[in-house]
Amino acid sequence: MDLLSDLTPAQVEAVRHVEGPLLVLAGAGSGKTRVITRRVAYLMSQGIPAAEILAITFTNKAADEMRGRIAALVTARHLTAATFHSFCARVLRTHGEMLGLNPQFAIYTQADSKRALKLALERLNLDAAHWAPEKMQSRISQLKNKMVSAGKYASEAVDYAAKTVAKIYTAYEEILRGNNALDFDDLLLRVATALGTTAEFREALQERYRYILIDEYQDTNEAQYRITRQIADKFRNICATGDPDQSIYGWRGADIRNILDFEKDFVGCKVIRLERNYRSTPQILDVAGELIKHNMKRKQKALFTENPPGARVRVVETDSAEAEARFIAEELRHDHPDNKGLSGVAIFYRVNSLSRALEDGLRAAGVPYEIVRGTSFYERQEIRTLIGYLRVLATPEDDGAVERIINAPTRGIGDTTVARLKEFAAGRTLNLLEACRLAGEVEGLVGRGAGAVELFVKLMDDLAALDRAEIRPLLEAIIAQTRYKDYCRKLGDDDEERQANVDELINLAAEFDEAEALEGPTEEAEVLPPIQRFLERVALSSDQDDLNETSERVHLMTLHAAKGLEFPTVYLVAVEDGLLPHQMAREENNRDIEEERRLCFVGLTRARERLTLSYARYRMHQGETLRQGPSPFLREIGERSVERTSLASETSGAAYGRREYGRGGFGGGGGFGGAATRRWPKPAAETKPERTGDREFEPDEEELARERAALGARSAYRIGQVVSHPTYGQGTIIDSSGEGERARVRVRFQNIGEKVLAPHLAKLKILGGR
DNA sequence: CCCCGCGACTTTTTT
DNA sequence: AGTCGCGGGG
Repeated sequence: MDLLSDLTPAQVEAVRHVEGPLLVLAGAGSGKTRVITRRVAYLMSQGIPAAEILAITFTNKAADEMRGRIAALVTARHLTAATFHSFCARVLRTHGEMLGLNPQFAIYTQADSKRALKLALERLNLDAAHWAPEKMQSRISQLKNKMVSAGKYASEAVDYAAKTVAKIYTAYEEILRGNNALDFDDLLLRVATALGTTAEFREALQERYRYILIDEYQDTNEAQYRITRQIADKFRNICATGDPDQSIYGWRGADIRNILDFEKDFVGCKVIRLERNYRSTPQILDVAGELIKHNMKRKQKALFTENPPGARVRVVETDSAEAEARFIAEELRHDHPDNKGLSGVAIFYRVNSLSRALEDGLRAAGVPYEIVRGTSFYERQEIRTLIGYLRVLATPEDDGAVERIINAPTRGIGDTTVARLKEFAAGRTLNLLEACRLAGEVEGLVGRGAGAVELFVKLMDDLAALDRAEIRPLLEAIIAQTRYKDYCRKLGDDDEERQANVDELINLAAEFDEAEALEGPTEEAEVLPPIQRFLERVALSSDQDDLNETSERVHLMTLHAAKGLEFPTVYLVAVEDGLLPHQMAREENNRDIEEERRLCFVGLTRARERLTLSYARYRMHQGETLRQGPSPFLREIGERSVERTSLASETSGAAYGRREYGRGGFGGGGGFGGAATRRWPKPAAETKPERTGDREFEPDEEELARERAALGARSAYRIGQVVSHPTYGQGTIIDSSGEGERARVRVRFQNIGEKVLAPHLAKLKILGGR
């Protein structure tokens, strides 16, 4: 098979570069993935053993895909394709002993480490309200990303606050060590550090991985950068690919300078630019280009395409988040009557919370959808508990996991009993499970409590005796022996959904078992039993990893999760000032605004043919309806390839850019800073969110009327008016009576039938009719 | 020990 | 608006 025939000259050049450093600056949609996979295949075709090639991707899914695509070209059994995190986990498992690390370590997710932090605060007698675990978590994460250890930080801490943080950091590290656990940052940090300190380790990796490819290099952080440089130091066969315009992880320590300075770091490196876009219409590219032009700190680059012209990019104004969702849902219902082609549609948003209104709207219109959000699945209570059992089986000394399952399902081991057990364990330097075994000796533990603990130990011993070769039977045994289904029922609320989640986990386990059986023994399998490997997969799974491309569903995801994907049809919602750019970014500085702009750019350039940007005039946030202004980005994209329409209740479509912009105040200088434009609450409590009807400028009558209509409150309801309800959908008023709070309207809904509603309570919106 | 109800907090993005 | 954690009553 010819690996080069269907490539452009620039792509061929990148694929055929074998020895020495190479930087591929690949614009959005320029065929980068193709170049990377072809290049790996090409290296192998030149006689380079697959085992010497390390390909770092941004998601596990990308790694799997790469392996699949390469396997279609050449046999690639021993190729290492992984994310930085899973690569580091693997390396630490295989070389752990060399580094004085127990290779059976557990990997702590965000939620796990948050719990560890709470425990640390408890131990230090610090108030969790003042030393917020989330804040501490991000602080410690930042430090680890900059490779500052607890000891080093403690030695440099001067003031009280820093000293306290140092104490928390130290206590947190102790807890992790006690549980034989590493957090996400540790995985990188340990490898980066060990490469510097342990020559044997460094040389082993250098010799093993002589050819390195790193994708999405613009989003590497300090630790990742050091890992890269140290492994590549000897043979210098490193190929970095990326696009500075798509750097969107600065907030978690990614340093765009890594890619900008690549040429300095690897002197004599070859630079190849891929600027021709094969993905999008000229209109979409024009809009994206106009937007990104506004970033000051940027390498000049112009994407171009020879794709045929398509539709203009739409900018749509609506009254509310619900109206926005309804507009999209109805359009999709119309465009895809048999759901055919829906998997080619994606809806992007800046923050997760925005998905709710969309979900409601899609559900009401009967449009199937799927939220791409891998981590939250594993955060579900019923899943975490089940995973907890696996964790204890894998690592009995993981006290956190033991505590999670010791009374789930409830078996009569309450907080008091657990506290006694913990105290007992601490006194004798035992772990929690060992303490449970000695329940009879624990002070104050008698009768019922001791008996319950005994039963728990018996259960765990029974489970521990089971065959561990496959995960699925193990999970099923746990579910059976703990009467897990009853437990799910007792958790209340959405019993069916919990059950479905549990079934989904069993499916994932079955898939895992199957893949294991197919792949046969791998290097890692020698170090790590299946349970641990399954847990590792779970812990390091990313948002995109369970993206299902085959079923006909609309995909909903955050802009961050959209990275690296493409869809024929894209909707980007809530393009509003304060959401995109996000308020958090604008408060800070220009650098963050540029990252928001890049984030928007990433979203726009995912679209192949049809792109729609929408914003709402009002949006509910934490129970309050806020008046929204359109994003300044909507102005920056220019007019040439744009079509602006309004679905708002009154003729405010034309007013877009007049009143909203004019009064809003970001006309001047095209920048930020007009105080009156800020309509999103500040994170801190110092500023009350600005409510509707409590604005800083006097609205005129006409506008007030519009607002009332949009909010649906205090308005006169007349028979014949068409209204919309967030859950019941659309309907027509057939009767009305009373006034003020005693007002009632009878509405005939399209699907549900008739309902009597109180307008001041029900969130009715007037759509029209009379 | 379990359950229920209230209040605090949330939401920027994630490996 | 929804979730989680805590405290009081059963």
